[in-house]
Amino acid sequence: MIEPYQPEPGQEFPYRYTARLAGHLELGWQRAWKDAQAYRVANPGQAGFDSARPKFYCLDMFPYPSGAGLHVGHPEGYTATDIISRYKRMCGFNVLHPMGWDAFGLPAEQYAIQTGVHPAITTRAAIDNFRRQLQRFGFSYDWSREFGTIDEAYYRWTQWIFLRIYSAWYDDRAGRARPIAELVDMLEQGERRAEDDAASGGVAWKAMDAKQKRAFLDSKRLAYLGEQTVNWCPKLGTALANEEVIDGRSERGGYPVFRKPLKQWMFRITAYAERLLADLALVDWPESTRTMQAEWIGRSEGAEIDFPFVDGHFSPGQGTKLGVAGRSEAPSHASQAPLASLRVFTTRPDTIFGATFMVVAPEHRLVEHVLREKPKGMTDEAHARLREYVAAARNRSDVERQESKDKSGAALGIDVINPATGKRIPVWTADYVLIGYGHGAIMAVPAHDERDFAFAQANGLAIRDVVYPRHLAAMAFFAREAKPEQRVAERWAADLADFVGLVTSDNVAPGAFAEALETTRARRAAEGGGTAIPVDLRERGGSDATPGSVGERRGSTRIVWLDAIDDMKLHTFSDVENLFGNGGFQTHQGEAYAGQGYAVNSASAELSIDGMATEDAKQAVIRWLESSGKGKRVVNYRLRDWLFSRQRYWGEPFPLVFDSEGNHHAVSESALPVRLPELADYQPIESEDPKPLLAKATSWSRTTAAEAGVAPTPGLPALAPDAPVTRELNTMPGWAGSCWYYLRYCDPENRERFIGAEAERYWLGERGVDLYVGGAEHAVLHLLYARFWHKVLFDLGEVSSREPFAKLFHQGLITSMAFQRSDKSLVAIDEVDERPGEINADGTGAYVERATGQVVTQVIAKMSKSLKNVINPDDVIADFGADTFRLYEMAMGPLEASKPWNTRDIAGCFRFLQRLWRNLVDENTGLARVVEGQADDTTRRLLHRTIKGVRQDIESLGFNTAISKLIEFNNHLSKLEAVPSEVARMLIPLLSPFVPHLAEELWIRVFGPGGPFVAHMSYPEHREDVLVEAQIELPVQVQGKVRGRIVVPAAATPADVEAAALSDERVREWLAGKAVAKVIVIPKRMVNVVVKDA
RNA sequence: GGCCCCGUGGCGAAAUGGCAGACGCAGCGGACUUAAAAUCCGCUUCUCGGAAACGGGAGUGUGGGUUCGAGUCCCACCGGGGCCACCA
Repeated sequence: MIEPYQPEPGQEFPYRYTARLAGHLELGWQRAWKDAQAYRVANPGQAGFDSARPKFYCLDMFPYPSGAGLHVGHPEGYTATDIISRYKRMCGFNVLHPMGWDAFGLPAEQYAIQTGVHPAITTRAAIDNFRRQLQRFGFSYDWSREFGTIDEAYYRWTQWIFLRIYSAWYDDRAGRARPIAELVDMLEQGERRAEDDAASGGVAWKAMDAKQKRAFLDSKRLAYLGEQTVNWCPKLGTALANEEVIDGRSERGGYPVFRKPLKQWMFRITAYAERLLADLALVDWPESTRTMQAEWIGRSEGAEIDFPFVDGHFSPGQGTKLGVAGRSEAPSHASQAPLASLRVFTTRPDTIFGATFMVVAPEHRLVEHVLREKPKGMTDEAHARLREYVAAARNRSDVERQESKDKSGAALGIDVINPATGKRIPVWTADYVLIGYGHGAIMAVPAHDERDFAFAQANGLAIRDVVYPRHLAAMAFFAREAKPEQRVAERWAADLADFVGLVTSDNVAPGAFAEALETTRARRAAEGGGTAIPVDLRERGGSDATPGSVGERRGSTRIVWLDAIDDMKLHTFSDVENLFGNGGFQTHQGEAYAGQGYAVNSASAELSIDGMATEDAKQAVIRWLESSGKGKRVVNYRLRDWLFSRQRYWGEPFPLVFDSEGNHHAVSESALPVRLPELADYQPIESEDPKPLLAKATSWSRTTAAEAGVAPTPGLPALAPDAPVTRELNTMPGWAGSCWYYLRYCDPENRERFIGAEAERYWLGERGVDLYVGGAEHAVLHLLYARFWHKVLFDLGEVSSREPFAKLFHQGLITSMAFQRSDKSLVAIDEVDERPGEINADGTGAYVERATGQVVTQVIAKMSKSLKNVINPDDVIADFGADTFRLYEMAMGPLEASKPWNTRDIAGCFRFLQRLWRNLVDENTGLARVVEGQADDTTRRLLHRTIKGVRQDIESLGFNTAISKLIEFNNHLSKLEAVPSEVARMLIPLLSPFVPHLAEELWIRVFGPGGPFVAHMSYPEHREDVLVEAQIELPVQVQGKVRGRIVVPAAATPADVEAAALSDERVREWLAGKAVAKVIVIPKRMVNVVVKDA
């Protein structure tokens, strides 16, 4: 039981709602909820489970428990989900609202390096502190489901899921992942032919020896050991995933990242690229996040084209460490095969006639080959230059690469044949071509690509125009069709005259162009006229969407109508103006033209696309490539396979071992978890040739097949029990644990499975988590990775939803105040004095820097230690209590908006709760001030309107407006002599999701103890009939301005309302001497009287 | 550089295309008080007229457009923020 509150002696209002009283009652109710397990929710099949209730799974992004404790950003999202959870619970849902700890990761390990304290110890301490802080907020988590990703009982299942992914392959025909055992079966049965697969090197399954079979299967796995160029961070001593590199620096710590060929565990996430993209349509997520993911996946359509070498084949030979970063292809036989041609990806196959040279990435294996064997005809000097360039490029960090986008490079001394023109073109290498995208090689079309243009200029390479720009085509059309001397403003006439000259000059193939125009116009005519484009060439601002006649006048705007050529997107004067640029129109002379247009200079004996529009030209080239075997249509993705291994300590060990021949083997399920061994020290092994930290744990890593519990690979001979094996020494990245924690909450105690099937079906269902709230900083990283794991688990039949998170919401960043000097430098808040009396007319002068007396202005800044503007939640709770804290963070503004913390504003929320308390409780005696009885009609109507509005606002996560409505209602109550019990009975539960402690306390003070928790009551529902008003007041506008008000029966017909409006005295004054053109009546809204033009 | 989002009082912010500024902070005036704090009541976009009641005009970054009616929809520009950034 709660100890009764003991007021401090001598206080004027001993039972006023003060921070002390709030703190007392909050701790009391938290204890009462805990003792009663008020927020525990049962699973299907467990005692207390109510199958009649619908479910609601409301999830927070679990925190990384840092030593610094909670900051004010955490409770923002957590309060929002708590309000929703409490609301849904009171609406009769079984609510799953859990909390846990994302506890593996770099910061704890970095701290351990400094202090020598084991990360487990510091992490456990941080978790205890976080838990204490969160519980102080009164969040309604089911703490019985709490776990950390570092718990062995948890990470054994993280390892288990890894093994499921490792033991699966992606069946392109079926479009889903399947167990690799099924692949083996199909190969054995002859349902699939290994020799059809590039990874087999053309060898049939039956013809393979055990080693070949193993290599083939390993190359098909969804988790594979890939040797490729990765992001290597020497400072952190680990490789990083693509997503963890931001602006060439590590996401954690901001250290420079280099590219390095390394053998690492990769996840074949690229196999899911299309589904990860398409299924974004299934989820209710912020548009910005869906866009970010879509852009990260980066789908582009184009063609793969082979450019044959002039001097025949190149064999890369043995011993190279440089693999081609083939996406989704494990480098195996493929990278060793001789090269007959240079393969590129392009999104602009229509520009192939303009490809005047090739560029490959410095990491491309062709470069390695040339460095080893100088091509015929290449001078020693050129060879040395190449060697120098490649060495320099390798030593450049990604930051350096990005800082100078200079177009340096070196020739390889090799030529290829442009298959379209049949001409020899040289191959160069330059680091503006990225090894990780496409094939790490491009056909360079300098006339129509800015980067290629810059490179060609810097290195004196040929430039050939093959696209006639669309805007010039448009101008030609105007010149010919629109009779400029009549219809075009004078300032354009000279430009157009020049332009007409240009189209007839030799360099732009006028015949082909004219033909293209004719084709387009003929097609448009055949399609029934086409789109007319209105252009106002005389006055600014002309715009209209409906066709009219030439030279029509509409209002003050003169419109000139012209038939359009295809898809020019000219809608306004400004669009046309932009075509010309500012000082006359631009041509593609002097810069690359990367836009669309019409093909020119693009004909050979085999293929001619002259005059075709870009889209048509692309298709024509692809058709020709495919029919002649020189290339094919492909879809390419920016997304790369996910680098999953880290050379660090504080992470999940891989459940894998290597035999003496270097083959990897899975650890069987029964041998899980593979425990993280103790280490004597956590100092990274600094080296250019990276070694994982676990290499220090030699007695752990060296073991036997039997001891490690090695599982046999389907279709292959098992290892002997006493065979010596070495454990995988890498650990999993911090993302591993967060990829599936939302699943474990559903069934955290399960020892048999990672999640019980029944619990999974009940809590996740077909749409997954109902509401997921967390920061936008995870828009690609965690949210993409978790989707990938979920989809694999879905394919393997382990979960029933395609997507893990049905609805996602990002809470905004909470910022803080700081002060800015006139030179824009920032001043810490404790170095500034406020002078309220000295405000200037322009609002400045209120704040002065103490040291200098300089006037400073208040600005919004991120919270940072140096600005002394970090807010500690513990302090705020001590000053105002948790309910006020919760209320303030929700009242600050829209949940999704970034908002500045303003300590002064908290008092407003605190005063609201004080007034609320005072309306229901006598401040002197602590006894209820509520009178038994009914409310008056006005109060009742307001109550029900408030209930309706608050419910709607909660549903749409509009907590700030919900709180405003509650304040308004409370302000109304303040005017009453006493609050009727009818009101209190509904108001208190209505408040409960926002200020749960206060609601409980008010209830027992008003209605007495002994009943259920308010948190378990039904959420109030409004009655529509109460809201109906007999009379309503409507504003009456004349010409859109409010000129009067009328009171009419709510049921009045529009005709009645019109009559009332026109007979209103004020309205009649405004209408005096004017003829009414029409009257617009919007029922229950307003009336607008439109007067005829004078 | 590309894409996206946002510009409303002194401040945080409200407003299904329909009375702009709800609610809160700060400020001003009043009540209570010996006084202050606390509390309560009132005022508070700018501007013009008026002693006042009240009335007129302007007003949601700027310029245009659509509409009976625009903070809201469309176009362009300016400013701020976010994401991506040599992705062929």
